[in-house]
Amino acid sequence: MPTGREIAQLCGVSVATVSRVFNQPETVNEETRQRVLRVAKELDYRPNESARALSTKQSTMIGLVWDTDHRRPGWRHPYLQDLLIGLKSALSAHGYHLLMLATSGDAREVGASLADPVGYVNMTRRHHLGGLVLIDSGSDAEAFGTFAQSGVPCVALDVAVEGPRATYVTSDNAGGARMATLHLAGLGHSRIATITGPPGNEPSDARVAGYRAALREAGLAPREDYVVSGDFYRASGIAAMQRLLALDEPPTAVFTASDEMAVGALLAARAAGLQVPRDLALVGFDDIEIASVVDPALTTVSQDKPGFGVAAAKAIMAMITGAGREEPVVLPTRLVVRQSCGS
Amino acid sequence: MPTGREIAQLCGVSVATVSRVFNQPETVNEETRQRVLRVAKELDYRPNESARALSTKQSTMIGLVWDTDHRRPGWRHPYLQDLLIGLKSALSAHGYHLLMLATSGDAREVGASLADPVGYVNMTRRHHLGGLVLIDSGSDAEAFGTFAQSGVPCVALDVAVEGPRATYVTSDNAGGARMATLHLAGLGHSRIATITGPPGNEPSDARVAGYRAALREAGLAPREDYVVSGDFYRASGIAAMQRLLALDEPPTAVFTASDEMAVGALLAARAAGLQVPRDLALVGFDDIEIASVVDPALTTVSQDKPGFGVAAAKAIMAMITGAGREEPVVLPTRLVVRQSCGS
DNA sequence: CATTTCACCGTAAGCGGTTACATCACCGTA
DNA sequence: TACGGTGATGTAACCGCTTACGGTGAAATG
Repeated sequence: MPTGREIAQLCGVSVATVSRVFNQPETVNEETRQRVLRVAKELDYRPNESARALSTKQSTMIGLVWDTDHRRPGWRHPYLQDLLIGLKSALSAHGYHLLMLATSGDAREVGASLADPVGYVNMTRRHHLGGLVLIDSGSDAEAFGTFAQSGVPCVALDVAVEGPRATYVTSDNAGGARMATLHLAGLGHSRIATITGPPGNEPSDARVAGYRAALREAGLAPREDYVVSGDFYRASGIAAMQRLLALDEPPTAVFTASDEMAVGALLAARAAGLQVPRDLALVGFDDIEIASVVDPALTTVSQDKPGFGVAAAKAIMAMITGAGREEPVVLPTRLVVRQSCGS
Repeated sequence: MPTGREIAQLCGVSVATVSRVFNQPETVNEETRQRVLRVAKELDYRPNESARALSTKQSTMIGLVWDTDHRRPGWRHPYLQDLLIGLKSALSAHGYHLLMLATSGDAREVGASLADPVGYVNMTRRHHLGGLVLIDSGSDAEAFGTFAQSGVPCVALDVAVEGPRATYVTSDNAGGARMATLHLAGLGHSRIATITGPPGNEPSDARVAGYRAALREAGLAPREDYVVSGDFYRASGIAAMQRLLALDEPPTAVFTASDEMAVGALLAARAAGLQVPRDLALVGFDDIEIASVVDPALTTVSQDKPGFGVAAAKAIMAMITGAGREEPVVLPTRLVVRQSCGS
């Protein structure tokens, strides 16, 4: 690999000039600029990123904090791939890369994991990362606070964090839930239940709020026994549905806070001899791939999955260059009507 | 952030000694070693990775080459998340990180994309990456050859590459296909068709080979009109199934090279008035999440998804330290029997 | 007692960039 | 003619760490 020095020698200029050609092109004479550029191209010169990072104390890498929570080993992010696609492509546009940080095993490092956010923040400094993107791993929301407070630019996904240089992006969970519930009400249902995520989980709480708001708007009385909580997993959807069906007056429609739980609800309903959507209308949330494949296909609230990544990238870039905090981003949601609601 | 120099001063030793404490502990006196370690811990010292990489010409990062092929915008890796989990955790154990390389937009870089593997290889050198992990993005297999030939340690997933420091990991595709087909034969089917992936795609070709081998073993005559090709997508499964159903003597069982296509086949069969598994037995490949959710649940050949990541990590670490080539890894597959085959 | 050996440690030269500061030629102006 | 200003470039320090090399004192050897 050619170095700046070699380019300089071949061009008869100093290394400083070569460096300037790339970093402050306007300060160098047009003619010599061209000369350097030509030689650099011929030799296929690329500035060494390690040296550059060392010198500028700033690399072109963004850390990706994503751990599958060890307390929930089976946990899967519902749309990691789409998110990464959006994130990566938007960061690429700025010449930035994504670093998936190791979480343990480095002899020089205390075990870093979400339980120990400090380890990650140290990583950030060690590698001169520009910032962190925090992907919700199912819990550990409190750890995100530590990240946000650390002063490192960071943007969290689906967790509202606050910090000197932190922000977050989330979907319009309340709006989506409201739409879904209103849709069910519009179909004539008056006994509409909801299966929520874990209490305290922000997207889940927002969805519940949206559900309640819709009931009010539709003039329906809220019933506490129509709000049962799950944990976004399929199994919890089954359990929750069973509880709902055991009520004296079971609901005729259910809005679930995730597609996975909706599938669970579907299975439970079917097991109980109910037909969806004839006997029970179902609406999910997420619009993951499964939603279009189950039978009946799931009506669901669709999130802008690559949009998450793109918005996160934008926010982090803004914080890196702008040195301030950014406004949180709320992505619009969209109701995708399929068969499970019976419309 | 404290530097090595500060530690050195506080301990009354030289920076060289501090460095040795971390890199060649056995060469430094036990007592001073402890002293340095203690002070380092107090100050929460971490060696700067940029400086270290610059000096050693070797970082603790592995490049991840994964682009959604622009010619197939909708393409999704069937189990990226599991793969990443395995990859990341295995690399973490060695203190290595995963760098998702940007593919374009860097002003200093020609647009790097799979169409231009050279850009990636340059990235490798710029960042002193230890090696590359190549994730099949649906096509671009020929680009992988360029990576493998570049001399950079690299391991490809599901694409057989050859190079001075290259290897690959793949599933036992032939074995899995054979198992699946034999299972169908064992169920009494004699008219067993297959829906393949794109011709030329290695896993697909291997699966076809396994299918043929199984027919031979079962004493069934191969029929060329029973081999129709798709592209792993669901839509192609639908089309392929329609072609099979249009035959004079339609198959009673179909082995498809992917679960997505199996779902397509299922839909096509249902649309044609057939009941699965009563009128048609179906076996897929991959065991993605959808497989257990469709109705009837899909019998399928399951791949060791995190195993891919772990094996890749092992191979790349071996090549980094060992400086040679590694043997390709073939992961075992396993038949998961559910309802779609009617057993 | 002189000499070799060896464990331990310091000195200093890199690694490949960035950038504050100095330099220099050249210009316009008083 | 002397002088301050300006644009283009060179000089050299620095970023923080690694490591070849050499030096030191103590122990081992003859």
